Amino acid sequence: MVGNSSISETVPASCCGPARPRDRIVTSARDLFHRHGIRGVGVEAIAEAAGTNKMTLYRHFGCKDDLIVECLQAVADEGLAMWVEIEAGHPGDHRAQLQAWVQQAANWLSADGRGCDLANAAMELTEAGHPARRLIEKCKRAHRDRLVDVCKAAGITQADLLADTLVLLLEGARVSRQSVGAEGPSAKFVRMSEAVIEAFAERGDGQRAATQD
Amino acid sequence: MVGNSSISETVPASCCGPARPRDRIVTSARDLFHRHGIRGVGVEAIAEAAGTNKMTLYRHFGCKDDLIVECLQAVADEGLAMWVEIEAGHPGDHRAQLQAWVQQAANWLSADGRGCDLANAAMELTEAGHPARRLIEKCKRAHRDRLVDVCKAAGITQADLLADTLVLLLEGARVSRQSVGAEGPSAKFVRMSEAVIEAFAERGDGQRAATQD
DNA sequence: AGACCATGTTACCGCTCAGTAACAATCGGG
DNA sequence: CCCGATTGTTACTGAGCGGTAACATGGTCT
Repeated sequence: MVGNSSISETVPASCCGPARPRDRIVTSARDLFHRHGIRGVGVEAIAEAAGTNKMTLYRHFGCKDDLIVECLQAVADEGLAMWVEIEAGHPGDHRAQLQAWVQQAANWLSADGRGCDLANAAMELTEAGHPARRLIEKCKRAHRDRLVDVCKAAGITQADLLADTLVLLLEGARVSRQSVGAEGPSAKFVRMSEAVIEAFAERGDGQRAATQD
Repeated sequence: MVGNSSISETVPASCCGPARPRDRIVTSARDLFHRHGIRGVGVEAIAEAAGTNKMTLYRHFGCKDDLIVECLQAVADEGLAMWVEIEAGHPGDHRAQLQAWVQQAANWLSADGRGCDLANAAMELTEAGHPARRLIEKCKRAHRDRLVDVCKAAGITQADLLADTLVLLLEGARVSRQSVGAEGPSAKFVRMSEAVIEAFAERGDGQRAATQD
């Protein structure tokens, strides 16, 4: 458990002015949950990292679970924003969008060794009907469906299978990195993903049977 | 956190005789850790589930961390035993051993939705130098190396890449199952794995370029 | 029988947790 | 300038945690 003392401040006092306490709390909570796990962080530590106190936290979030849901929702929103960015960066070129997704996934992998917040939360929140579980499932499903759409739009016939394969490779890479580090199997994620995409494109792409860019 | 009351007994009183308390404690601890997470189970609950008490637990394990390490070691041992079983089941036929590994992985997937205890522990035990982390890393690395050996023995040239791909697919399937359930991408794990093995065998197998069993 | 050792029982310690009450300070808008 | 809403401060509750002390019980071997 993270003690109340000597927590590396999420909001380093110098810049804790602009945002309202509520936003700072979510920001700090996300950071601490990510680094130490949800069950490894107490609300007091969150409030302190946000430059505020427990009372203010409980005025904005009725209980810790509500704060957890809000944090995970923020993660989900960033996931949606990623898709918007990818589409904006490669309008119409769905094959390039796929490659951009792989690149974005690689960025997540190289960011740190703490895996996906949603997957981690699904592991930690073992209570059957926890409100966060629905959100996690919906978000993961949406991400997968979106990837299917891009694969379909890229002309891949077995779009479902390719998308599911890429999802498992990414999910596996993020969890593997937590166990054996960045030099383990996850180091080859990009190579694997591009090879799989290539294999599916060769097999089931009508209009570009021989080209490969 | 799991309360002290109403825990479904791991050792249902009717059969809590034979094994010594120490073994019952490890068995119960593994089960509870698996189902509720390490941080979600208190030592009192473990002792109660094992049909004994906290004092006896602490006489065998100096602290909770020691018990955690022992439990993870037991998981690692079972992993080794799996390899022995696979080799014994298909002596000399390394391609069949690969298929047996896929089948065993599928069994893990269908067992329950709680993922790999080692990977879960790596997620929960965020403390940098926790004694369990070395064990987890060593075991995961050994599993991967063993898979590489089988791939090599099966005549696959890019054995490293195939083994790493299979590792990521399995790791991803187990974590995905926790988020979106058994009907998600993890449902296609066997199909994906066999397809990947096939692809690597076709590409880099000298003596059986056309056969496919 | 006696000694020993593993186990059971109860009570306790200090700590942290999630969550609350009561009151003081601050700050922006009329 | 003053009112009301937001925030800060302190102290507290009840519970669970990991871990320990002291003592009672039971079996086992000599």
